[in-house]
Amino acid sequence: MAKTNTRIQKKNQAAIMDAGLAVFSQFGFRGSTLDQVAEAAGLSKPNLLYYFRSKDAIYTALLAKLLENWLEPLREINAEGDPVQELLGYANRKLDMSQHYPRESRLFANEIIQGAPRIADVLQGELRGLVDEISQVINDWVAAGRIKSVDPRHLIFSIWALTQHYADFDVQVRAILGDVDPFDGAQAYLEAMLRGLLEV
Amino acid sequence: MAKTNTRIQKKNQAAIMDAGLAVFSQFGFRGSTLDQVAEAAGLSKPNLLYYFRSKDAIYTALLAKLLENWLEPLREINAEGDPVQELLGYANRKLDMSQHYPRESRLFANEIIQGAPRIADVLQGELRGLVDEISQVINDWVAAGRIKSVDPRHLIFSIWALTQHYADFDVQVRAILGDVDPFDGAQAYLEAMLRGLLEV
DNA sequence: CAATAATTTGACCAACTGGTCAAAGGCAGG
DNA sequence: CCTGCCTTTGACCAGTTGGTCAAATTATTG
Repeated sequence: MAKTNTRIQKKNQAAIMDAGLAVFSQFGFRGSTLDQVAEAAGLSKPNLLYYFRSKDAIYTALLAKLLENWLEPLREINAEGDPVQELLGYANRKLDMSQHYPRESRLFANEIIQGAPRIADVLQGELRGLVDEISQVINDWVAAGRIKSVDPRHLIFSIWALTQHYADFDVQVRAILGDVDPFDGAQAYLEAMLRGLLEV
Repeated sequence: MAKTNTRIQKKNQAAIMDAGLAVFSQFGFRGSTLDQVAEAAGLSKPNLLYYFRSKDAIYTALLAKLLENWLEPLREINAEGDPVQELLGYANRKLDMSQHYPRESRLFANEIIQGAPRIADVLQGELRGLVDEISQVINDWVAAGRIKSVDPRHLIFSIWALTQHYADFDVQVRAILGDVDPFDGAQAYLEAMLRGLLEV
């Protein structure tokens, strides 16, 4: 019922989402134009608006899809596992996302920098709730003496900041590293940083 | 000669720069309008264009002014000082900037995320040169056994990422922390992180 | 293959955008 | 108080923007 049917619809909607991701992630919502998105999708503007009723609808759909995947890695942290391994695993998953989905990272960054007008409720609701849960787990690990004492929320911030930095500030990172691949060194550095901070 | 004279000029130019900073840092260059800037500056649009010849001129002036201050803290790292203290000091200076000049941080972030079209040369030139110098200093510290072995460039990235995160992702940080002031915990966390990573 | 539904498009529109300009208003020194 | 310069503004313009619509084109199905 609610399912979108024809294959041509699926194809074009996917093309629009991909084009929208490319354009919005670079210029932000207000800085992007429907003509840009339409051209990137290989459609005429009216045709694009046949599939999405407005510019806002494309952007909102992109954000919604993004948020699904964005919160996922956090949920995979296992309270029963080895603390350092669990946190390293999380950091690596985030780093992989920065490497393989940098546009998603930049789309998110653009939205947050501009005050997160459309996802403030998600941040204060679902995201905050998730972080509260994981923070409790981390606090338990600290209390059990399995990792050094650390503020769990700032620990999470630092993983976010560092991993997303490689996607969001890609052009700066590459300007400084030259031909060296950023993600090789990043993985090793991230692990050393977390081990130094956490291992008892 | 080249000096801008009257006090009313100084006042209005300052007002425009401040307004431009507020607007551009939130919406990016393309997402901002001259009307927004004019209103924030308390001037009419033609009056604003009496002081700056174009939208681009305001933005470029802001970026130029920003870059001056942006590279400064890096230059203050002293090769003769105590390694850990020097790096902690640098991190604290950057954190102070995030706390007291978040708009500048967001302006910079917007520019970089969007591919740094206007400052790519600065990144590849002045910034890269500076980072190369500091990296040499850090490598020497490592070689002398004064800090643990670490990739200097990724170390610098991590300081940038973490400190700027508190400015650029302010709304997310506050959504998660609630009433807790981010910068209290941030300072302590940053220090613990760097000590764990660096101290032999 | 006809008829119906889905898709695509050219032409168009009102609102907004960056920017111009001539004229008016304000302010200093003589 | 008057002359000349600095400042401010209302009216305006051409290009862009998000969005509409009727008509044309292309699938799909009985």
